[in-house]
Amino acid sequence: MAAEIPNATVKRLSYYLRSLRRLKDAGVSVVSSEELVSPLNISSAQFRKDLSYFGAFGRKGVGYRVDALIGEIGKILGTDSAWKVAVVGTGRLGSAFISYPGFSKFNFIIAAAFDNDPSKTEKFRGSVKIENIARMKEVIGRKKIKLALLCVPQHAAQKTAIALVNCGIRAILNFSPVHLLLPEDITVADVDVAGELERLVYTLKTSGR
Amino acid sequence: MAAEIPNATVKRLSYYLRSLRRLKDAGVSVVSSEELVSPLNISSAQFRKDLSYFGAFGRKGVGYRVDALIGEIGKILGTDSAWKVAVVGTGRLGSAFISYPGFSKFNFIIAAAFDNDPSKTEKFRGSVKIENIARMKEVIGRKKIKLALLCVPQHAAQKTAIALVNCGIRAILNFSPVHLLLPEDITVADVDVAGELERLVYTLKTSGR
DNA sequence: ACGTGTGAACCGATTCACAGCA
DNA sequence: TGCTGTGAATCGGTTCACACGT
Repeated sequence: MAAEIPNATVKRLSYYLRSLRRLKDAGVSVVSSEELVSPLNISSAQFRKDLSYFGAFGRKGVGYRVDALIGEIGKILGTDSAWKVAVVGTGRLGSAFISYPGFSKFNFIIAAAFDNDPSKTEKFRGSVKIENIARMKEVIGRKKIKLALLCVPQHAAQKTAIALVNCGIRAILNFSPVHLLLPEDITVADVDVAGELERLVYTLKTSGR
Repeated sequence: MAAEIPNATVKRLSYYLRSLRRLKDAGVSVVSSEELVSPLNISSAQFRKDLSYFGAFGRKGVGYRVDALIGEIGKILGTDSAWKVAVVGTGRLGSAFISYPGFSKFNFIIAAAFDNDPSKTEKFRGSVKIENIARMKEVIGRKKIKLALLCVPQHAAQKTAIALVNCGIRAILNFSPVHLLLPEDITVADVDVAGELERLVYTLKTSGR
């Protein structure tokens, strides 16, 4: 029943949620599909089709209640309740996420951080204590963390990812430019900055100049 | 002529390139499509079709010369020559990119960095001098930089993006969770960490558990 | 009259299957 | 025989267009 929902639809739900929050902050209480998504270069039909996979949330002839729809999309994504996240690797990139204040708005909490460098561990970065990687199993297990940001150097990525899975992590956001080989039931998303740059160069080179 | 190439194909070219480089480092000189892409969960037919948009690079009954194909894909993407990149916003995230040694492998050079905080500017971070944002036009123009990593806080993203375009930047990699409104001919790619996390949660919630 | 919700039509990307060459 | 390159078939996602409820 839920399997046939396009990946792209789920991605767009995030965008919708963000736009809705901005409208809410601006004091808007009702929007039409057209008003909501035209600034995102998405068609109103696409928006309505996306929502239709999950139910009917608008009122015909009227539009959508901003507040209610924020709640509904949050419920769909599962981010209506808070999720704990572990940061693994506290180099500059990992540190950036530990200190990023924006996650809480999305209901994500950096609940643990790990490094294998003893000169970095046992210190607090904000309210998060950097633990030695040897303590991963204990801490992740105790705090029941399911999500991890993998920010270790490339050469350690695969090995660390396996260790995370063994600690109970179910989904990994991977920032290293390697394809992780993990069990089928583990979800991996890659954030590939160099790859994005390559794509930008390709577009520059072909269209425009 | 180049317009009908799927976006997804270009994305995969990056992956192929990465795998080929790893094979080269391992001393492999010839691979079949199957050997190359099966660890990436991509079908060999997909790989061959992707390449066929650009030409015929293999030998029937044999496979592909690793070295030659690395060169060909680099030429296709445009990353066979080096590209200068500007980092805008030198908070933790921007700093992470300035110090990231991995870009050079992909032929990207951090050629400039900017911040609006006078306490950060006029200092060197590695070999890169942090310039005041007021000097963007001069520096970007002089160095002919076309690519920018936008790492400023959310509230400054749109305004800074416009400024970048006015300085001659043609493509922006946007790390803030806002949709940038820019002229048609400017290429934007979004790296949306919170959105990726939302997607991971959705997958966890629906499949797994 | 207005804007949603949705089956049907369309379009583009992936997969299939095989001809062709080493 | 083995593996590439590619038209044809298939699959899935987007867009269209309109019935329906307010």
